Amino acid sequence: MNINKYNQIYQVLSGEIIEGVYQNQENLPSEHALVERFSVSRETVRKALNMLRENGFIQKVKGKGSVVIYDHTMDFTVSHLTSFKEIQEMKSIRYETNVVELAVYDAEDVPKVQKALGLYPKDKIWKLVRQRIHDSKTHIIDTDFFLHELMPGLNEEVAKQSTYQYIEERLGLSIAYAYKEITFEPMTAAELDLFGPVTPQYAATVKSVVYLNEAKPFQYNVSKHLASEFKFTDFSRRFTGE
Amino acid sequence: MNINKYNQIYQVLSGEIIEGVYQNQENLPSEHALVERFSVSRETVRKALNMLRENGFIQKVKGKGSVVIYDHTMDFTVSHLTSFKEIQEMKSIRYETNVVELAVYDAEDVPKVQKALGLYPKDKIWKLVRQRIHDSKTHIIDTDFFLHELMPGLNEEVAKQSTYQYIEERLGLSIAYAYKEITFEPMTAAELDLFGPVTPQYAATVKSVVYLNEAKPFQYNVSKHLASEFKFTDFSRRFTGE
DNA sequence: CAGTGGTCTAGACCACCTC
DNA sequence: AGGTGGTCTAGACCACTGT
Repeated sequence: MNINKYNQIYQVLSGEIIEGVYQNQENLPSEHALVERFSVSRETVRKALNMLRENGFIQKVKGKGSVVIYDHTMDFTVSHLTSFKEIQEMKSIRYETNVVELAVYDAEDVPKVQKALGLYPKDKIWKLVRQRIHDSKTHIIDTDFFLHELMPGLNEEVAKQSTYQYIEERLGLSIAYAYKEITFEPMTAAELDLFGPVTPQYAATVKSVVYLNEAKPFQYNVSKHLASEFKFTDFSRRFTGE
Repeated sequence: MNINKYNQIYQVLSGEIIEGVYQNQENLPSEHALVERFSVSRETVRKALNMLRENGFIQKVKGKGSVVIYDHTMDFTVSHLTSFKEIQEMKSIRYETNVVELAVYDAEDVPKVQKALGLYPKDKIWKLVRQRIHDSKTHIIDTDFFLHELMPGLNEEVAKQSTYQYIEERLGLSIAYAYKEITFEPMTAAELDLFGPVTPQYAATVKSVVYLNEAKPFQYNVSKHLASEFKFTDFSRRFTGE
């Protein structure tokens, strides 16, 4: 799918690590060996290895080699901007999605969103509220605000499926990065109504602002999770860089 | 301090962005111009730009240039493995640190830690419990487990200062990466005792396993925050890679 | 068209590790 | 000494953007 060489090499190697061709704590073949195997230059191999490193598959040790640090028991790492649908498939839990609201507002009616996305007062935005239900219990309430001009054709059918898929595959837009914030907040009356009787009456709250490729803010999302079930996992490095 | 060129260039450019030499939404000089300015090759400039991109300073746009996306109003991003002391300095809040416990255990006495760090039953570990106090109120309780063999000289004085600084500056060890997990949990009786009367009686719980350069697990940390005050912020990209 | 970033190469020199 | 990864270069070709 991706046309460049280092990405293909990354796909191959990460796949082999996941399949166990290279086990945890083992060394990957040396860069020189990978150069031979893939018939590319060393810098190209190194780009693929850097991707593996950034995504928590390997750790490079000077003078020694690239050690696999991928552990199958590790929880799936949420931090790389994955959509609800993708997470759901990873965890292989089946949620039912119920669209609570889908409507168009003026940006000025929702000041937080107007400010976060840098909109003019009369810019139109979609508001989309969805319940994620499993075993006839609501686990997550997602509230999304999208720029209307970028997806005028949004409808309930799309909203029940994956909005990210729609954005990327149908509209050809490319999601680039996001700011996320996790807090613990009391549930509002409306939220309690959707969640039903739960303890505590607090929600793990993930707010995010999502940007497209050209640094264009595009989506404001508030995701409320039952606090007792919420878990966020992350892999991070102390120093970034080559 | 860092000897390689791309790191120096990164330091210079990130500093200039923070100082406002390049404003939000503006373009950075072209790669060609930066090649001239720093008298290096283009690939070296690109490595510095990639660091800026990964740390949320810029977004590169095909055929156009590198747009600054750094906003001063943005909260400090915690996700890159920063120590408590570093966070405290960023936020310029003065906490007092109180050492509740500092003792040596056998790994088998703390099975969770033994498993997370992959230890033998009789391996020795430090247990260190610290309260972070501000305005005579406890805001954070940090519980740390360290490999004893790597820092036999740990003492209460060091524990009151920064353990990371001690590890990196005194011991010359290099912290590489960590796995983190955030959950919201009811406070235990012992925690309630340290926190005092608070509402809600929930703690934002950050558990992490920290690794040194050679993929050696080294520290297990549980950080309990008052849920009502807790905020975790993160910057993430959908696709990594060059 | 010229300017921009994206990819890739072949080779060089270095620092570190192991034997 | 020989293997490993880390840094850096000079140049090439491409795809995309703007005019």
